Amino acid sequence: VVAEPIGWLSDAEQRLWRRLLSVECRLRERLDRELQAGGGLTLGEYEVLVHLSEAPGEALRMSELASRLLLSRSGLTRRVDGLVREGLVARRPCEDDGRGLLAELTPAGFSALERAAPVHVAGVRRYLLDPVAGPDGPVGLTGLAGGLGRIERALEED
Amino acid sequence: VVAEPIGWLSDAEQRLWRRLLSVECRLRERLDRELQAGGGLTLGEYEVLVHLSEAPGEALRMSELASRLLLSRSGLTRRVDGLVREGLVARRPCEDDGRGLLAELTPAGFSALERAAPVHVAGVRRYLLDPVAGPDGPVGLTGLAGGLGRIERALEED
DNA sequence: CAAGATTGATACGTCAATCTTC
DNA sequence: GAAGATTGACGTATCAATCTTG
Repeated sequence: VVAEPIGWLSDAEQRLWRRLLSVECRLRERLDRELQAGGGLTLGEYEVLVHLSEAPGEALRMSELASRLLLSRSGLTRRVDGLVREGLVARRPCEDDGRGLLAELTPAGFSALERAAPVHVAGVRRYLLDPVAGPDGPVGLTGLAGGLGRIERALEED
Repeated sequence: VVAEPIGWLSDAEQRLWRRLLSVECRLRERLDRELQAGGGLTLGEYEVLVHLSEAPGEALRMSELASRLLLSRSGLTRRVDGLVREGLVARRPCEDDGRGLLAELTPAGFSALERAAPVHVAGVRRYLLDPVAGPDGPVGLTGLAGGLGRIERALEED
């Protein structure tokens, strides 16, 4: 290994960093387009529906939903606004806390999710899971998951 | 391994997919903030300067730069507008093609890059390279790079 | 006053249309 | 006419300020 000047990245290091950005960007773009074409939903909208469908009562507090989606509160408010307009989500006051609101999956929202899910899942398999599991055994799968996990921990240690 | 209903993802599969999105998002966010605090540049602006600094003559065609940055042409026009206003980049007509424009790094742009680079590089090392290289040997590094490479190929095969 | 949610102002990206040059 | 670059219209995110309730 050739030493690099302090404060700069080697070619290999720079490639890894850029590849992480570019892969995530292209993958998200691809899945977003396929989902819009096949299911009529944005990837962002789809993710709201998925999280609601996984929650008890198919409803979540706005705040909680925002943090699960890595979205600001105002960002979620606006995303949910759109879904409410389309009738896929409904807002309902929170029983035990008058300040809170629940976002709730409507029957139409559940139908939209059922229609979109196969499209999304096929994309995730095709572009992420299958290639990473690979023909040479699932080496890539644990490698990828492990690497991402280490980064996650480093970010959380702050 | 437990079989999953056709058209859905297992927990582990879903975790991998979500982890990829979340790690990229949080990492980009962190590096963007550190760069703005320490270097006065957006991560997006920084990336323009880096690519220009690597190019022969420290200049690139708008079109070429856009594709390297995974940005639309109009998106790049606007990003460069900002950098021109700040005096970090200049536009220059293209010698051999009257339609083309070159974005060129100015001396002020080079200085800004020199000031910002150590901040950025430290962040990439701290949150990406060091954790992934790990204390248990660089297993994670090749694993991560390999996994990302496989996804890249799958996306390019269309 | 602190926390949950929304709104206004703003930043930054895309697509479609346009202008200029090949 | 096709390609390079820009512009206009728009979508969608953030931050700071606001309103409501605990």
